[in-house]
Amino acid sequence: MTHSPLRPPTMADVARLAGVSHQTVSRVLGDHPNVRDETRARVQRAIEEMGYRRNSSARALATRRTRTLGVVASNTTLYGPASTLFALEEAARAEGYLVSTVSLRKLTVETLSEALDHLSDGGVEGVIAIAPQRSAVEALAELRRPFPVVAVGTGSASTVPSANVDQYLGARLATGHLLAAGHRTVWHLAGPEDWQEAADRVSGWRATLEEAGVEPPLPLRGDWSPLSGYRAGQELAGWVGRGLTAVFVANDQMALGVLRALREAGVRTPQDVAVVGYDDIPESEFFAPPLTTVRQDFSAVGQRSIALLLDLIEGRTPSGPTRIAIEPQLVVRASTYPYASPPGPAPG
Amino acid sequence: MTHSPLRPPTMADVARLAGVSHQTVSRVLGDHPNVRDETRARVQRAIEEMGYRRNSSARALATRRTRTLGVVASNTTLYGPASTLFALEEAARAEGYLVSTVSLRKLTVETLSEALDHLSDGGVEGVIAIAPQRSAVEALAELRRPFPVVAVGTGSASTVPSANVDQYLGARLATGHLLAAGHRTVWHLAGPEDWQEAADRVSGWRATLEEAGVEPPLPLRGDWSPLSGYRAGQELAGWVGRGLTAVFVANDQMALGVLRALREAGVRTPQDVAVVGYDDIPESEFFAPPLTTVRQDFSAVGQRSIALLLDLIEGRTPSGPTRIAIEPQLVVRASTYPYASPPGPAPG
DNA sequence: GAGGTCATTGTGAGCGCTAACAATTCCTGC
DNA sequence: GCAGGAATTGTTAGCGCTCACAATGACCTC
Repeated sequence: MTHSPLRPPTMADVARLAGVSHQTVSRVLGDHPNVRDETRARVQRAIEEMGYRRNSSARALATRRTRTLGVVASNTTLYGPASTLFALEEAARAEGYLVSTVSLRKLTVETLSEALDHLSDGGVEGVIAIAPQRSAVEALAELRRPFPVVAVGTGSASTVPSANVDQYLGARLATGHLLAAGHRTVWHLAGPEDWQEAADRVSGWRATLEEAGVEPPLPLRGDWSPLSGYRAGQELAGWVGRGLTAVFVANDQMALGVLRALREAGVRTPQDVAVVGYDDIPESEFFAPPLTTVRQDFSAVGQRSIALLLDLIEGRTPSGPTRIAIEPQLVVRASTYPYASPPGPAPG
Repeated sequence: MTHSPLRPPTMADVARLAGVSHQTVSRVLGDHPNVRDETRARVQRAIEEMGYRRNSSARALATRRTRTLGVVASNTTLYGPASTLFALEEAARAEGYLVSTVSLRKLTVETLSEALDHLSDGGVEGVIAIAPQRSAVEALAELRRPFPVVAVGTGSASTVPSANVDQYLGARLATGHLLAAGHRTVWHLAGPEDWQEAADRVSGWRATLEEAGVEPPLPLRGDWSPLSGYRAGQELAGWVGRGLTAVFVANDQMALGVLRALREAGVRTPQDVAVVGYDDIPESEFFAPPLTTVRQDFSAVGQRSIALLLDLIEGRTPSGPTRIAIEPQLVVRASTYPYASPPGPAPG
């Protein structure tokens, strides 16, 4: 055995074994240039032998850097937020940072404030807030916080630095696609009013119609769930034959509900009504029929937002804008065009 | 202004303002009993005024406790793992712990080892590993690690302490339900071979059939994705009319693919073939038809596993078994019984 | 009013590391 | 063969907190 099993070995223990000072050990660990090869090797061997690892708390205390970032998320398994979470962690780890997460059942000023306190007590150097609800963004802006915060999923409503997929553009792609296919107008099933991204999608949809000289119908509202989509779908079915031939649904899960309601009402998709979703969840390709939808690059959101946050933490002038927009992409399938995409892996 | 904006205030700063020693401030913060009310109030006021917060690194160094737990997860947005992740964080936070996550694209000995190192460098006191793949459990067992580890999602294969939903029982519920409905036999679309939970579901299915005196057919294999379910569904469709009337699918997403393949083959569900899934993802209720499935209580998994981990960290004798099993629950819908559950919120 | 007890507060020594500087050793070149 | 500089190593002082113990003072008791 190499050392007392009671306490993990310290830098001084390693130094003693290697016959050097603790500072030399520190230099080896910190990859400092001015250490003789022979010495370095001896220290390495001692480290190896004792299974030594630096104590992160002591290091953090001395350097005033914890190399930890916080993430505040809501605890939904919605595809978008969950994907963003993973992308954030991966990007942060690539930069050598640890990520601590707090997931909230609902985002209010109180819960957000508690979450930031919890993270602050954990010593995070900065926080990414996945805050799609407008109220959360407002709360974020008014909270005093001792570290930089970057918001994500806030659509166009960011009063704080942010990285977002351009929802307005995504909605334009979806709506434009339907108009180009010959539909005279496009209905819209929107997400919750409180979500800025939902509002942005409404704006994009409305603007596209207006530019085409079409008076937009009144949008319906859902809550992202398949159930709300199903209910809206029943209502939409009642308008078939009275000018409704195309619907842009604000997410794929609601689109699933719409498809079911239409089918049950004897309405065929896409022959009678074309449907476009949003998100491109893995299941969309297997809906009946496979769903045309808008894909968002969450991985890019993660990387860009982490890069921005690190710039802010380290006091650098951000290398780009502090409100980052990422382009979404339209994925065409059979729900808008009967011969599109037979089931199978995407080509290319 | 209350203090130099350059450095956050320290305990000594607060002490000076309140006219006491730093130790008294520490006592107030630590809710020590022997502090005069008047003093306590004065200190509180000083803390408030300076916006003081304890430095977590210094605290961790002095107490040798970081109050941080690590979680290793794979970066899928699969419903089960993602739900478990949130449940874990919530349970840990309730106990005053911060949670740092590492999400891996694939779980191998190398990636797992790196993840544990990364967390170790972050000073975690223990780790929860969401390790559904058998290889990951094995890797976990052989890695030397300086802190306790509790595995989750490992099915019955836990060589380390663990908390799991009883997959064997879940499969029995599903299979038994189909037999009770009068089906002569039940086919099975299993998950990947490497997943212990998939294997446990196979065992439960097989045992139930054998007890009923039925020779189990050869199970099909999928990879959890809707696409793999679709392909298996096409194969299953070929057996309709030759004894196939019921299928137990190892997760809901594959069941979605199966349903579509059957529908395209002109096979009706549940009249020609009944289908049971597993997981009860939020969408299941809106499949065509709504899916009978097995629900798992991830929140319980989170709470129990965190409690177990904290017992291990604090050197207590665990208050319960170190291999915790949680009961799943069957949810009956129209995919096995044509008049079950009209769409709408679940009753009760 | 001396001695004892208790509640309250202060003091000093680390926790294990890094940063700044001091000391030493090793080369150069002439 | 020795000054001068660079390379290498050691020494010291914190980082901001908690713990153990010492000191103070208030309040009793006889």
